[in-house]
Amino acid sequence: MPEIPGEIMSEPVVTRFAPSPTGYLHIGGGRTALFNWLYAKRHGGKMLLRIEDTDRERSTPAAIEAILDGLKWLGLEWDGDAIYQFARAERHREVAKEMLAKGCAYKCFATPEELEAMREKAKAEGKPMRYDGRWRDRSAADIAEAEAKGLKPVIRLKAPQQGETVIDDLVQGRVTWANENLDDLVLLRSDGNPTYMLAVVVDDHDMAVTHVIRGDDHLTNAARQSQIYEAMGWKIPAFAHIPLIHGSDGAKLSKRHGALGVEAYRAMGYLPEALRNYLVRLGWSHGDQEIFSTEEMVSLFDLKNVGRSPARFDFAKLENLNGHYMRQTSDEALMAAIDVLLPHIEGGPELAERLTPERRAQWIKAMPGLKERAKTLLELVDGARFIDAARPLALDEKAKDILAKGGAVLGPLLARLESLPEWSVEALEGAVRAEAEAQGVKLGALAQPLRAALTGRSTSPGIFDVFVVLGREESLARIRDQVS
RNA sequence: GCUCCCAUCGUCUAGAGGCCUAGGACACCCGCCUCUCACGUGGGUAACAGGGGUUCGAAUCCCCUUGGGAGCGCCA
Repeated sequence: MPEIPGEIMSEPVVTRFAPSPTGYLHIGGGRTALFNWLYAKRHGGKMLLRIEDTDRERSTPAAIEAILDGLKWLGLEWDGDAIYQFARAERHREVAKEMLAKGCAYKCFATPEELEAMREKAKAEGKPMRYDGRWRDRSAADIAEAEAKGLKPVIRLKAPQQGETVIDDLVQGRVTWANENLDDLVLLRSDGNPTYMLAVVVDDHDMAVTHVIRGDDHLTNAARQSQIYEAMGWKIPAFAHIPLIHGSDGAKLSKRHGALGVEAYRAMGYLPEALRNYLVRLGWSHGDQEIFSTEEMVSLFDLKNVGRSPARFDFAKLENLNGHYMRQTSDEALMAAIDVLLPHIEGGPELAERLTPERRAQWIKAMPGLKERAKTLLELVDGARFIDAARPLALDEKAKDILAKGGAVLGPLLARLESLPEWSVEALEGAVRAEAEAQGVKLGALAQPLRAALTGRSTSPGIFDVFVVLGREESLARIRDQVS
């Protein structure tokens, strides 16, 4: 366990990621999970996973699956089994009853209409919209009377009315609320089910969570939750509210600008390590360093260097980072990443079927030239299309143009190549250069028509590499197709 | 409306009173390299939201304004 100066290591660090399965794992959730994971790893602790599925209407098994799948793809494995919040409802009820018994909670029979009227009134008076506490100090007789009428109460927290509630947030600093602005929140609904506010506190306590790292949108919840901890006499965990991620236009993240499930990033051809690196730099920094291996992130990550202002999602930077990681990845590993990707993209399964051992060998051989020209795996796959393109090749517009203008050089070139004793980059380059010299033209005047003939395009990896990847027979055949 | 949070290049950020003529990265522009496109490499454009303080000195501390964001449910 690493020694952390200034921190007491008597208690093992426990963080948790607590998504609600009402949709996919979006990019902001992914970053929250990453920060929790890094913090836990950094301190030799654990990151737990809790599925907040108490909203039975909106929670779906498919969403749960998508979240687990997304986390695994991102490489953020949690410790132990995932905990399902709904399964713990009985314990939440118990705690609510206990609070009732202790006198720090009370039954409230206010109707939805009454509540609505309170909000209207508060709005009209320019006051905070809050419950007015009308059942807070009712007599036992009043309560008995309401119950006799068959009314079902909610249980509300008897929150402090004076003083302030303070949290020392590890990211946002000290945040203070006047208690008069906080009302008596509902702990247990009239149908006997716990509210989120209660469930979170009980679960975090029972799970021995020491650090609650979550989105900034929960900052105000922290005040109310700390009141529940106080009421129960439980130790309040450290809070760290990290700023939200916005879209490229500064507005709330929508599907248009990146609020996609992480599986969408997989389908767009991003590498999980690149996404992790991109995400960790959104909000967190370590001086001027931009590139972090996972090991470096783990050893360097801290909450102190997480910024307090929201960040915008920028695809251009993600792409750049992804390109960087692709270039650093071995040819074999990239091939493996493509294998993972193919089932998730259009036309991928068909392509996978065509990947015979021979084809794979060609891909691997082409990989060095391919990977430095691609920013995503999708581009990599696209760049490799020439490998198994069917003859005669379909030419794109630019390739057609090149051949129309300079295709005449191919005839004499073909003769020279056909008599080449050895099919290597060196031999091919020597031959083509010699031919260029013989024709009194620059190398480019021959390379471009060759590229068009061999790949059907105007851009490709180095032309001599293309020759070698394709092999003698296929290369010569493709050139002949264009000569005749 | 009320409460809370935030504010450095287009974007991500460094900066914790003098080291700042505000640094790095992405993007963009101009070169070099070169068989194309990339990669690599050299250079360039570009920011402390505004106004008041505090201080010998402020991007850094305080206040106000403005601008963003979040929350205000018997949703999570």
